Amino acid sequence: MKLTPVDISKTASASSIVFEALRDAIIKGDLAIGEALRQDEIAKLFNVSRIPVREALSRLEEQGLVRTQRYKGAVVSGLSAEEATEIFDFRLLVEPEIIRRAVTLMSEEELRKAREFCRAFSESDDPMSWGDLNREFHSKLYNASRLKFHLEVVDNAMNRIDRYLRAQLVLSDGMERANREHFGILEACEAGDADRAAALTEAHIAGVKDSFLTHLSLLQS
Amino acid sequence: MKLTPVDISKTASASSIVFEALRDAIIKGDLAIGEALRQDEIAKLFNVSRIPVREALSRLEEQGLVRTQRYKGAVVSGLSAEEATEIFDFRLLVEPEIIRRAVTLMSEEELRKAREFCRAFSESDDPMSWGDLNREFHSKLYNASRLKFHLEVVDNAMNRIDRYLRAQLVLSDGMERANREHFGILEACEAGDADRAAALTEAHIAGVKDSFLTHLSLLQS
DNA sequence: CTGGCGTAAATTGGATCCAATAAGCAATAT
DNA sequence: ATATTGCTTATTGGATCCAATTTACGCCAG
Repeated sequence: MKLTPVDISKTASASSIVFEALRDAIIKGDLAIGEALRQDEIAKLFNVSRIPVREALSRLEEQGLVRTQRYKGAVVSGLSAEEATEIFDFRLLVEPEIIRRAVTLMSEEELRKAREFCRAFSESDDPMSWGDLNREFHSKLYNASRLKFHLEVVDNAMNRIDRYLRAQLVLSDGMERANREHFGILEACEAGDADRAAALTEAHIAGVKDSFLTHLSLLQS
Repeated sequence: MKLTPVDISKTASASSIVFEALRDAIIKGDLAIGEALRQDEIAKLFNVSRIPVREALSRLEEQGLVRTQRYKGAVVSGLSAEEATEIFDFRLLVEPEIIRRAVTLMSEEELRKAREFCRAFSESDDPMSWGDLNREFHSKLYNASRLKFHLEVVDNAMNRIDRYLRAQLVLSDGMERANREHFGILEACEAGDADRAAALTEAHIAGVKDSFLTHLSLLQS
């Protein structure tokens, strides 16, 4: 007998389906900041009761993506300029360190995948997918570090500013510049030069932060 | 008439009471790693239904404090030696930066409070409270940085290794050494020397990490 | 016309009930 | 004796129902 086994114990529960859908919608900006999330409404959209919706909302709150007030409900939480700046500062502190560690551990296979996403990003002409490809490229590189906790935390940080990064890439020369810098980082990784990869990553993030701050007024719309 | 106003809109819901109680119990090590958390049992303990318990558990999972398997339930999640080491490395990266920022912003009032906790820690002879006082001292210093996100993340990191830190303080010369280093950090803050405070904080954490690694076998018990 | 008040509708928080799954155990066949 | 099957029980996931609270609206007095 030959059949491909599937771990059925990992099938998604209703609450995690709702959680992931809401999370992605919030991250991408499909749900506006401040928008109220009615349990009933969401429950009907997903054809479930309010119970799994509530579990999803409490998980989202734990992640800082929504704010809840007792008996008033949940709203999509946004960031002040100061808070967003702080997130960039956090990334500036942590991500260079992650990539430094990653470079020394990176396998050929991992490098290949990163190269692939870098290329896909540079060749994509669909603005909707730029944000995803950008994150996947960085993610592939960082994964090699095996630093589970660091990655978890950075992912959370990215989630909170993701919508701004997407806007960023579309505005101005964001795409062109990101590409140039990505290839630079990739080259440093291929050369096994951890310090250069870290420095370039830091410069990359700093550039995005700068651009974010200058376009702040536009983004607030 | 004179009475202190209390924001009644912030009265705790059943689910957050359960959440906080479980979180604290897990952090302190009152619940052993791997121990199963039965919804029914917890619900009866708190005289609530299983609904708020489930919300609490899903929040705990989001924080990484329990692991859940569908239809099997939640167990208190522990850390491998590698994972714990990674948490220490994370702290080494982030906390010095936090205190550097904090020093330049610290008010007299904040300094006073930190001094108070430092003293309370040094004078306490109740091993059960050492862990709390230790965290509160650091927390008071860090709070001055106003870096909300950084603080949130560091708090999460601390939660995951809290039980080991407590064990740490009791074992060996943990308490004596912690005290000496705390006073050093406090002095640097009082002198407004951000770089020294950062360096001492880094050394402090590195010392705890070392001690953790050497006593690892003992702690596993 | 405006501001306060009371009631009704909307909404959330929690309890109870039912369905789905896992784990343990007995019965049976080889 | 042992392995497989079917049943029973424990436990979780989700739906429905009820209570607590907020919000909206209409009414009335000034």
